[in-house]
Amino acid sequence: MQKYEKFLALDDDKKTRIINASMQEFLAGYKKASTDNIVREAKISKGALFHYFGTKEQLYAFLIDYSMDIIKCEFLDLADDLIQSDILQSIWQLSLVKKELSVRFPAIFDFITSAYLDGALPPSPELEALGKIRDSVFEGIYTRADFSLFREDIEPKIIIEIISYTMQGYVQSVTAEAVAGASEHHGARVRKGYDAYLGEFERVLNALRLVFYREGNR
Amino acid sequence: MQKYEKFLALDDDKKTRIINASMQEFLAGYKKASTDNIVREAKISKGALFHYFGTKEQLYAFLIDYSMDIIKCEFLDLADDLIQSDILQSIWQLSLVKKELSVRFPAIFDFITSAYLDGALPPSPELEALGKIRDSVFEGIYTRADFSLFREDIEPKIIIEIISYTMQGYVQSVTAEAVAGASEHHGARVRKGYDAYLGEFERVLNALRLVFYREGNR
DNA sequence: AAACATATTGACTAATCTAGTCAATATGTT
DNA sequence: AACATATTGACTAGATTAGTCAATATGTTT
Repeated sequence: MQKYEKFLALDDDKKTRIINASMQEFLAGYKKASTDNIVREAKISKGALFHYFGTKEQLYAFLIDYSMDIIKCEFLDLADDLIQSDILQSIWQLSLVKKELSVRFPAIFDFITSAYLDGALPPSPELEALGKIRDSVFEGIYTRADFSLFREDIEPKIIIEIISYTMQGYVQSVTAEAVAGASEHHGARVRKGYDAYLGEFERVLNALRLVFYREGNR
Repeated sequence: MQKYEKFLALDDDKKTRIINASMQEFLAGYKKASTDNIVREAKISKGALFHYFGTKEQLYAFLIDYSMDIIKCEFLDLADDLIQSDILQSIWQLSLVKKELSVRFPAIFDFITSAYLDGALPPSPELEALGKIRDSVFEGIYTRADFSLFREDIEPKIIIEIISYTMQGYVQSVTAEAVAGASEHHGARVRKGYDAYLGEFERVLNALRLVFYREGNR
């Protein structure tokens, strides 16, 4: 990626500002994104942006590459290590990782999704691969899941779906909480607090274990 | 709403085309929405749109009003009648209603959310009320829910959360399926099919009943 | 300190896009 | 045929666009 060496040589704070401002702006679609808005939000000059990236299209392409790399390295690959036979633990671990990523790059998952759907740029093989990769993570979880932990009178598929949806819902809450907390200037607003979620989640986890696992495996 | 009589006098097909094209375009935010894109998508002339609505701002205001009315009349009020003591049935009924609405106006819920977050227009009391209304629906469900149906060794709050998230996840799948199915020209694409979801959902519903309800109430 | 190299700025531009207009046409009604 | 209304799309003045570039700031080497 020596093409973007000028940008990559910047200090982390500036890089993050530019990346987040750009991702946020590109959520509206490639065409509707305005470089003027990006530089205003990132607090850099117009000239600087084009000095780093050359064109708007190259900036967009960079963001896609960069997001894919990050998601791949810091989410998917990491996920691979985390997967255990206990599906509840696996999905929860995955959720925490996703939350961490969303604190650093609040729009990264939305950006990749939007880029995937946009089609303003010729579909890159990398983008195409995303859908399959995401599936493969869950496939990894499921194929390694130890179904014998589950009770027998409900189809494993159903159990997994209920667990997945519940986790998914929780992750959304926790992520929203974490993102809000990270960008917050600690006004008097009333919020639930991240730790409260963690505690509550543990009780949810216990409930799921209680109702879906066999007696001996709870 | 006599202000928009010219528009309201149109035949349903044209009205729907204009509403859906507009909602879709306004998803990007009030400023970024282009009336040129709207008329192109809705297949009407530029002049016609401004004949109906006067200005872009009035179109936006109309859409907010109209969406709120529809959601209120065809979702929230209807929901009020559907609510039973059996929370599983309540949430599922609600989901079906939401799905029906999403078939007619695929972007209506996203549009209202985006309008709520946008802040391009002065915050109308109606928009402000939305958040509370939405909460009140679920409040209605929960306050009327018969907790005595549940098993005693898990907090009702946890049970309700798991059920809610599961339903929510399923509604999302079903809605996506219904929207895709409605706009589909029946190519050779492989899809799960709406009925398959219904059948699968019934099994999920049974599973939830089995694990969360007391023995006598299953 | 002087000379050089590179990073950053923001005013500037030509091209495009914007909301909104309006004379012309189409459609329907009496 | 005379009138009323619905609809069109070319048109405009002003805003926004991606991208440029001379000028300035910052840092490094001699």
